[in-house]
Amino acid sequence: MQTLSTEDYLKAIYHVSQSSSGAVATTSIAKQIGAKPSSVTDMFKKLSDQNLVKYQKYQGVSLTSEGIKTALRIIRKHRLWESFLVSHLNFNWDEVHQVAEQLEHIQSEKLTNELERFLDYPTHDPHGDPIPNRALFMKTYNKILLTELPVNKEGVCVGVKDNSSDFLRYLDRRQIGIGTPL
Amino acid sequence: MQTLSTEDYLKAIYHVSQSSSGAVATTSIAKQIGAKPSSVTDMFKKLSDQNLVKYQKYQGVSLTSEGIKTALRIIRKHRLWESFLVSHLNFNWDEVHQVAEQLEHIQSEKLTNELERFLDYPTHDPHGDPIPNRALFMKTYNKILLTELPVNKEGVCVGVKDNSSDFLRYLDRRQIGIGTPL
DNA sequence: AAAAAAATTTAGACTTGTCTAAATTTGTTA
DNA sequence: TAACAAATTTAGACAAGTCTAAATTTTTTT
Repeated sequence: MQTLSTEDYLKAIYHVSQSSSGAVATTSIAKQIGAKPSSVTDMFKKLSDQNLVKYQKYQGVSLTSEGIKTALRIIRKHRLWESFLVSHLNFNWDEVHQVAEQLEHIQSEKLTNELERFLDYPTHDPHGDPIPNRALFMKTYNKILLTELPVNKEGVCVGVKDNSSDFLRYLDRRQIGIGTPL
Repeated sequence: MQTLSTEDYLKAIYHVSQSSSGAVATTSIAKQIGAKPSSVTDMFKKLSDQNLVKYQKYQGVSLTSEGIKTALRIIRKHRLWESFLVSHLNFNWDEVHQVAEQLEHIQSEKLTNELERFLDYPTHDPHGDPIPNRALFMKTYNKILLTELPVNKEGVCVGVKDNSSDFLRYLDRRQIGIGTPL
């Protein structure tokens, strides 16, 4: 059983490790979490004691398979809740994140699985990010940045990299959403 | 902004004060929360500093109007979530409590109000307890215990006093639910 | 109303997660 | 490769919430 804080760290480590290769540095997690590097070091030790990360002094961390599973369980909940908020509770896709950050920590397998069923087993959240299924498996497909799409070549918007409210509202004004052909 | 712990205490004080008169004793909250009386004393002081309770040494506490409002906001969320779990996520009325204890702490006015709308402004939760509306007002009606209902007199089951899973499952077997004429 | 019992509070300690400041290690550059 | 810069860790402190054990107050009993 994890605390709120350890869950936040595992999720942060997962996300940082996705967007870079090799071990995850103390400083990058400090930035992500909004804590001082010394606090991050302390937490790395605790996570290591629980076998959720592999940690070597001065060398950063990497998630163990148990750590990955825990991170994916949180991400699964986060994205399911975001989907629910948008599809049934009139939230805009730029409003959901803050609330989902809280809801992702609710502990109840039944709740998560029933929510998934209620939403009819969605595969992607409102930002186009894939939702891990019950077995924590998710499909990722080839994505390129719009700036790298050759002129006159076609594509479909499947997600956004920048989740700031400002940018998401800009896309709304331009009527660009998930699934929009470009 | 309250912490998880202060919210739990305010809710406990509210409930105990409903089922008895006068100030709420340290020990009764200790039992309700599952903490030692000395811990409760500490928390009473903190709540008093925030003007959420009136506290006099050795004399117990009573909620201030601000304390009552905070408690009702939590109870509102708790009962809305219980309703949602039963009506849309296939939970039984004896399973909801534990999960609602977590969900009641989620901080988002929009979430609470949209959930209420989505459920079509329910007035009572699955146990028959009234749900405070947005203005924190709730209707309570005359209730008597079934053991006090005169023989041959009719009534309608509007709620249960004992929320233990065992008792709730017993009622299910007897096909007794909210609204059942007795 | 004095003694005994029960309830409550105080004092001091512990845990978790955080911080600052200082020390250490790693990496980078000249 | 020596010196500097950047990253990381250690040491010691703090706040929140809890605990145990001892002291105090209130309540009950005789």
